[in-house]
Amino acid sequence: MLDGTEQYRKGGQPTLRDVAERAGVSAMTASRVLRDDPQVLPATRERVRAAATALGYRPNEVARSLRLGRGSGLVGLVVTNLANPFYSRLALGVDSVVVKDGLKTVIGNTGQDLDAERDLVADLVARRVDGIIAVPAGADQRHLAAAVAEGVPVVLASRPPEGFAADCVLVDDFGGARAATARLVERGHRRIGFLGSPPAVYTGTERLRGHAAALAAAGLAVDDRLVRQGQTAPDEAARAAAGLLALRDPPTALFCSNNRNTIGAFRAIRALRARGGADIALAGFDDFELADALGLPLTLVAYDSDELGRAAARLLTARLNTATGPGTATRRSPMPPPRQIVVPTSLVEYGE
Amino acid sequence: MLDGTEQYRKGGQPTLRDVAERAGVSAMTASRVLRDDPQVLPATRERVRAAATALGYRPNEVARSLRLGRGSGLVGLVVTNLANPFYSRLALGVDSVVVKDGLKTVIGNTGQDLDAERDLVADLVARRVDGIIAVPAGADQRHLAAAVAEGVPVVLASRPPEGFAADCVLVDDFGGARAATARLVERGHRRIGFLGSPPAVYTGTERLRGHAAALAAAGLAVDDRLVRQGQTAPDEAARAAAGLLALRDPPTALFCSNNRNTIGAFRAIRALRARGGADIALAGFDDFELADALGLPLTLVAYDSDELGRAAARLLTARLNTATGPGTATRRSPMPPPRQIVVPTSLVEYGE
DNA sequence: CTGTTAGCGCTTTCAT
DNA sequence: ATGAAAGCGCTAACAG
Repeated sequence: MLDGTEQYRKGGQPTLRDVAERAGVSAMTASRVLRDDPQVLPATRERVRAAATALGYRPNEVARSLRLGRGSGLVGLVVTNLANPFYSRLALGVDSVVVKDGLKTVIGNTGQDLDAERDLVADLVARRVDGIIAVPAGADQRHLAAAVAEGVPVVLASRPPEGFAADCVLVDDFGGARAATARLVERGHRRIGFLGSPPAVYTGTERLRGHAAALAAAGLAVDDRLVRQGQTAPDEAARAAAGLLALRDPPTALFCSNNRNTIGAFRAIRALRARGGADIALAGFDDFELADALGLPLTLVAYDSDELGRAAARLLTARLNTATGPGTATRRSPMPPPRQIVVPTSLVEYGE
Repeated sequence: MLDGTEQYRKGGQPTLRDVAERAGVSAMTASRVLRDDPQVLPATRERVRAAATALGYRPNEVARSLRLGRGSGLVGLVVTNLANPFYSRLALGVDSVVVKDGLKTVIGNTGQDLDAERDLVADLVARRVDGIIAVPAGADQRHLAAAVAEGVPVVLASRPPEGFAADCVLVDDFGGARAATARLVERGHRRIGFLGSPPAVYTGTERLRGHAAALAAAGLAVDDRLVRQGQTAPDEAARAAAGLLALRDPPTALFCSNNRNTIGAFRAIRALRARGGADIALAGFDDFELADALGLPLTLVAYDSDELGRAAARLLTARLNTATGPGTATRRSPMPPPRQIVVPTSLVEYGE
């Protein structure tokens, strides 16, 4: 049973010891060679290298990170819906930056479920991720605060931390929304409807604030009957928009706080137009593919969502490089103060 | 230095031993309690539980999986471009299934770079992922074959394995493309252009085959001058389409092998129409959001891309449950034969 | 330059 | 019902 082929113990992948034995050295020396430690005789080095390739050896990163006391080399990404292009671009941006530090991104899709988000974060912490980048679904962020307390750096994207200190990357929600609504006002609109996400979503309320500010600047007030919050999918948004357009005194323009609502509103407007109804102006937050092809003038608040992810990842890696090892910073240095980055927006006009 | 507060050794997260000490038991007992081993006195159990919550203890999954000899509880997902909705939906489908088995998804975005893909797969293997779901960018799949040889189950999505045995989930590329082209033929088109991905991409050539089959069934031959392969982004596709439409004897219809090409072709057709040119019929593989809103009749080959991911994940988890532990199956049982699943397609018509 | 010892945090024996 | 010892695969820290 214990014959020469014991290198395939368990039929699994070869270990460092297998390599060492085959090369006739100690595990330590093999380890040194494979990590390019210079303190090894060239001849030995070659032997070890040969043994490693012959066996198809791959260092076990799990054992490695356990020994090194570091995290797992993973960054947890917590989002509500990866199918939304906004989140998938964010994910791409995050990943593109963290890979450069030898880290990988673990996706956590919560589907708007707060309990799922809580469990997810707990699990990521248990997995010893090096950090978490999150776009929390709701206003309750205690689970994220807990992660920070346990020494896992958290960076928030597109929402600010609530009740704890953390880095964050925001979009200029207020400014973008104000600019878009101002544009509608410039064009003579006085009754402008608002369609947005549930009030618990930070960006939604912030964009509503910007919308209101633009109205106020023009001496107009927000008419509550023209505000519909709570739609997260295009079909809900279409119904909400249709509701506004069916009012006795309907708005002449709509501003939507995100791409889901804009697309829904577009459908409602097009349907109305098809029935010979009035032309309704449309503006919205978030640029999206084919926005130029809808056959309707459209004003969109654009920003670089890849950059949002990249910036978040940069904040995270910066923090990781400041404080090596979980929890180190909480004791050694007083942990650098949280940083906040705001990604600018611009207005894009798409023609008929 | 070694005073009573040693439970915060390293200032990191508390360990099992910290919990055990606080509860006045051995690490072993603590471990048992936390894994719900019944063999523990209720009183002890309570004490341990209390200590754990007091300390905010979280089992270290890294140490756990090292000890258990299992993988890391991660599934690697290898795709070329997460920003493409096709891939992000796939990712979502994969994740939705694997989380149910307590696994998480690690994303690996290769950006079409073959070397990056090779490195990525090697890294995933080193991280001891429990399995890999991949949509390889090119025809060379030796790195995936190597992963399989090392005992890491691989499932291919949307391309079949080339030169090794693995589970895979395919779309009915041939049938879908044939049906779409047949539809164009039915409508009287005789000169139909083809726009597709680089020839190295399996789906592209398979869809071209389906296209050709439909032409052949109508007694038509593929005119090589009407075939443009190699476009991966909409703007490249738009140029390629414009090229076809500018021929002396231009096609009267275009069939595109994926959503990027369809969108590019749409732009070219719209531009031509805006200049008073002929109306060109358009068909394409992949459904996409707003396809109904382009103001052009459009025939699309639709399929459930979430389901593609879910099916791939199901194949993977099935295999993981068959063979617990890396490499086990290669010895114990002869490893169940690879399975192949084909996701059906349907034709969708979008009106003017 | 190379090897030995020890231990990361956890769990599987095998005692008690 | 509980504990002691050993070890998963790897690598710092010290020998030699």
